[in-house]
Amino acid sequence: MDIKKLLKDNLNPAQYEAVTTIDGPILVVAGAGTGKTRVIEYRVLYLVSKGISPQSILLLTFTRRAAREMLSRAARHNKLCEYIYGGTFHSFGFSIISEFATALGYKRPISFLDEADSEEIIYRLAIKLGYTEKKKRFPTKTTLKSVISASFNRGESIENVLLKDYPHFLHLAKNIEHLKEEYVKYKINHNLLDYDDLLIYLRLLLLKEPIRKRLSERFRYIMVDEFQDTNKIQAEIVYLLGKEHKNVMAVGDDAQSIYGFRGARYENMFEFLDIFPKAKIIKLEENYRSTQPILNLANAVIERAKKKYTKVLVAKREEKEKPKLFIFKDPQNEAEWVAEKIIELRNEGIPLHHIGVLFRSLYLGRPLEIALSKRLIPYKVYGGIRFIETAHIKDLISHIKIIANPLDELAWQRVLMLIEGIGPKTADKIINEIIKNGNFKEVLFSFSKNPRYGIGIKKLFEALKEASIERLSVAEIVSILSDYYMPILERKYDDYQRRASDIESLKQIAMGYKSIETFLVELIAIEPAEKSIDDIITLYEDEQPVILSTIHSAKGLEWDIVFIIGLADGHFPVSHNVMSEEELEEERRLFYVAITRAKTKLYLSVPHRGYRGGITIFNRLCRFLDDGEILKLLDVSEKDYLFEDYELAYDKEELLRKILEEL
DNA sequence: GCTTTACTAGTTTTT
DNA sequence: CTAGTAAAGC
Repeated sequence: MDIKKLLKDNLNPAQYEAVTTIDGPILVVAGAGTGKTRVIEYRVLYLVSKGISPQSILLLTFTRRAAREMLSRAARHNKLCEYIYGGTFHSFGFSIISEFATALGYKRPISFLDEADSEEIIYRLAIKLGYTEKKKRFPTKTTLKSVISASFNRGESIENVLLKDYPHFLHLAKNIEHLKEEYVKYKINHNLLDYDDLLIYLRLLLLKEPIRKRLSERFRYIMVDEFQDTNKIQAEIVYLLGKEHKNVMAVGDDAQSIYGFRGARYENMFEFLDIFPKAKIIKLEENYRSTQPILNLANAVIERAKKKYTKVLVAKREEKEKPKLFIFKDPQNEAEWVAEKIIELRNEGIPLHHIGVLFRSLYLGRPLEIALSKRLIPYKVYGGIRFIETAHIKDLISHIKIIANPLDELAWQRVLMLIEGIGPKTADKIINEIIKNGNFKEVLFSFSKNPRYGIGIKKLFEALKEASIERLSVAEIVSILSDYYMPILERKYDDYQRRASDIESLKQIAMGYKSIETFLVELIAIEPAEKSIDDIITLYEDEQPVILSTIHSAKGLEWDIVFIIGLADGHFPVSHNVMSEEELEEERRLFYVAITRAKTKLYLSVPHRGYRGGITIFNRLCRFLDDGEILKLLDVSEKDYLFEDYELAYDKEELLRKILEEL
């Protein structure tokens, strides 16, 4: 098949140029819906078709799902594309660090700390240092972790981070600075890595010339998607890798930068041109996704930003229907209406998975979840806590961690506290014994005589003994431990059946691993989510679900019909973020991202009444919409969607009879 | 008196 | 879901 013809048939001139320029740096400024995914997909294909080895191509994306999608689409034309390394900076960091662990002085296997683990360790160190004893308020463990993390990701001192994000803790700068040092020391001494380390250590490796040379020679063609949401370390990693060959393509859109809170800097887009002065700039402005009325709204919203963005999107699609704005009585009304509308659309023949409902924060989607469940409409929520961070999965993983490392204090803590009659004090006591003795079996056995919790300890003892028999497969270990955990799960959670199916998923994933250490590290560090977990948890086999998503998680996605709900000022933009101009601007870009997800129809809605802290408040429309000129771009209507006017379905006597009959 | 358990309020976005 | 607090249990 003639590759040039394939490209010509599928790409516009700007896209074609981006795809076929393979030597030297390029910056592709790609507005929403302008086909940047297509550019990456075909560029991958073009490189491979020119005989470039797939192993020398590196594709860095924002989520692993994005990489997988692009590569599998390219692979439809040429199988070789499957062998390209594609993933997030974090997963790339993970694989390089694993390869060079010894160069960093780390022993393999390395243990990996998830977010909660790192918070816990930091807080324990703070206690040890006596920082929490003072009468004055000390930050929570979440705050401590986020300050330390921000300091790494933004390359700023603790003092600067505090000044900007937590000025009321500024007086603690010295303490937290010290804590940061202690935390790093702790991780190095205990052979531990956290998420930030995946970037930090990758950069450190690249700062050693021989290693950098080797990696730079290996990855001769580098592509980075969503460049506007990379942070300082990530940009530096790209520059270091591309230093010699300069074959780097960065794709991004400064108007879609929405991860500032995580250290992302859209300035990286401009800095790219300083680092690579000869970079070719290609702008994609023809929008293939949305209709013109939808783009008119998107353009008007972003035009009112303080900072000027250069692109104006022009639609290729000509439909005339304006986006609609509905004002509802309260969030329940809003949810009921959206649910009914979704049914209506489904009856018109639109598949559910072509519909997306977006919101600023997860709680805004809750009423809709209820409304959809009531109507038995399958849905899936994007965003929120990850699979491995749900309580029941963390519980089971902690048991597995003990098998991998019998001296893992954090894991023991969690495991012991699950036993009835054991709280933090008793758990500490037992853990101290285990650390001192070194043989957990002996210790557990001695505690199994306690009248309060002895029986529970005995069961745990049996399960751990069985699971630590040599030569068991990972799947067998997981299975033994989950058999032990199941009764605990049932006792602890009302919705244990749903959670039990997650446990089954974990067993499935375990089957793919040969060593328990790799299983644990990969599960936590690079969560094989997109592949296995997402595919395994298919609750509704007959019908693809409608997607409910935070706007952040909707990045890069599109739907035929999009609802954006909860457009009340204070909820969106979030009230914390209206004080500083910088944060408010990011909220505006977030709204822009939400609007540009829609292909054909866009429904905006706001509940008039809301509740906060027990009192009813009346909402104002989201400030990005509350503007005469913008409202002109919308069809506005008020809906009082009530169910009170249903005919009386049961009278009191009948109701009583029915209920008793059911018993 | 020490520990565990039960309850309640408030909740931004995430690799 | 978790931090903080009140109540219950040994």
